[in-house]
Amino acid sequence: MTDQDMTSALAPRLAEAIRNKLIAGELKPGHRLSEVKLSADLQVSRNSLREAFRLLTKEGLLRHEPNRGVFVAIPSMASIIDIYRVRRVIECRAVAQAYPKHPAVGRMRAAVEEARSASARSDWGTVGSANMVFHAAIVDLADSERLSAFYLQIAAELRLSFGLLDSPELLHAPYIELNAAIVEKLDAGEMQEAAIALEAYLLQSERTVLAAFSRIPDKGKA
Amino acid sequence: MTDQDMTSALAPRLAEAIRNKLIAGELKPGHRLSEVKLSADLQVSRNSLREAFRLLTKEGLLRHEPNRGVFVAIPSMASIIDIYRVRRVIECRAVAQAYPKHPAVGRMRAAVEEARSASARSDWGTVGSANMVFHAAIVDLADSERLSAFYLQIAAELRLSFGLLDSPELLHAPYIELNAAIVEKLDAGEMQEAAIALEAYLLQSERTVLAAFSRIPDKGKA
DNA sequence: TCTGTCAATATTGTTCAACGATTATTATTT
DNA sequence: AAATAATAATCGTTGAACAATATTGACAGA
Repeated sequence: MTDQDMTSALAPRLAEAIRNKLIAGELKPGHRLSEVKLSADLQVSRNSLREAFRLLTKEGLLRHEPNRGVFVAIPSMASIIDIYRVRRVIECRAVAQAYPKHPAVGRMRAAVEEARSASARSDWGTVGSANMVFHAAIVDLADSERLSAFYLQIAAELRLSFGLLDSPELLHAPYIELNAAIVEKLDAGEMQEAAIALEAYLLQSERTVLAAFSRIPDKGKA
Repeated sequence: MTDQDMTSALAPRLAEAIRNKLIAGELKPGHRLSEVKLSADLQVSRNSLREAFRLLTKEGLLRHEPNRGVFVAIPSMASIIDIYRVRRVIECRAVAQAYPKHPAVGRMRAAVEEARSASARSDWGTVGSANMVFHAAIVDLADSERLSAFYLQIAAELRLSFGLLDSPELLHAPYIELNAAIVEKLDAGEMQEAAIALEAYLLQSERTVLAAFSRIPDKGKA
């Protein structure tokens, strides 16, 4: 068969494929996605593609204008501020009430290790991914599948913003050791201190991202 | 014409209509939704209905089994526990860091008033709705549209569980004055105390709901 | 009577073609 | 050159079609 993986339905797979293109930067913010063109490129029908569009629109990665089509969402300062607000609410609380021996702590430690080794060879893309995994693991400390799923969605949206920025080292490198410090505090059972450190960390990260964002030219253009 | 409101697209309107039927209890958990039957009832095509199904499945209100169809999600103890975990994370933090003069506080106060008057005439349905508004307003204290949208979704899922329960007075009445107390603490600028009270409140509510849930017979049957 | 096999039926998964409605573009007129 | 009308392109929705899968029911054998 020509089919690759019939384990899941077509629409979710399409959504996944498009999502990957989005966070990889292949599709630029503001760009319009033609139904007929994309359905031809991806070898699927318009209906199936539209189902995928609904999913991604609900995730905030695409924007839908009636009778005009879907566009790649244009990250704004407001969206970045909003996303960081969500992160502080969820991540700090998750850390503050964490159980120090929670399995997710192991994943956090592994993510720090991977970020360190990637940093040694200046592979900032991998550093960024490892940071992502680190924070997803933080949310997992809360032991809520709904919260974890929501966070993954928010994180994808944030990565869309990161795609516009051009200084991956500045965005990710400074936080590797801060991550390590949080793991250490968790190990020591100092959850409250870890939460406070994380909050300051996230505030600093937000400022850095916003500053980088304000430096990009012609933002908000089609 | 049968058209009611062309302001928005068809699929979201369909989703809204079905969502209302779900939280109103017209469609019972575990029930299968036939594409052909529902599309005939609602006077829409199968394709449009399927788009609505995707939305509701993503919200957790419907469950999708490949080649078998969509079913009304069956609330479980695990889902209730998960939802309350989300609520504690989001609501308590939102209260703890709230600005006492935030506009949402006014909505909280109004919700308390409405719940009180509805309670006086034993209108427990309205009391439940007012409670819902109260908690949504709490989340609005965090000033994040993503967090507020996520909470509305979680709340709809919780209402699906409430539909299985049969003691609305017990579920809602005891919390009216606790809500009032939280508003008072916020007014007094005692955010930390308000957050602590809210956490205890939510834990108690969770216990009550789980207890009521464990009393219902043949749960998890089609 | 019970059980396993297999065909018949029904439902979902996906595609395609069509048409009205809305928006974008081009051509025409003043 | 500006305003307006005609044209083209795209989306929104529908209905039908076919393949893939699941359910049902009949039937033969133990």
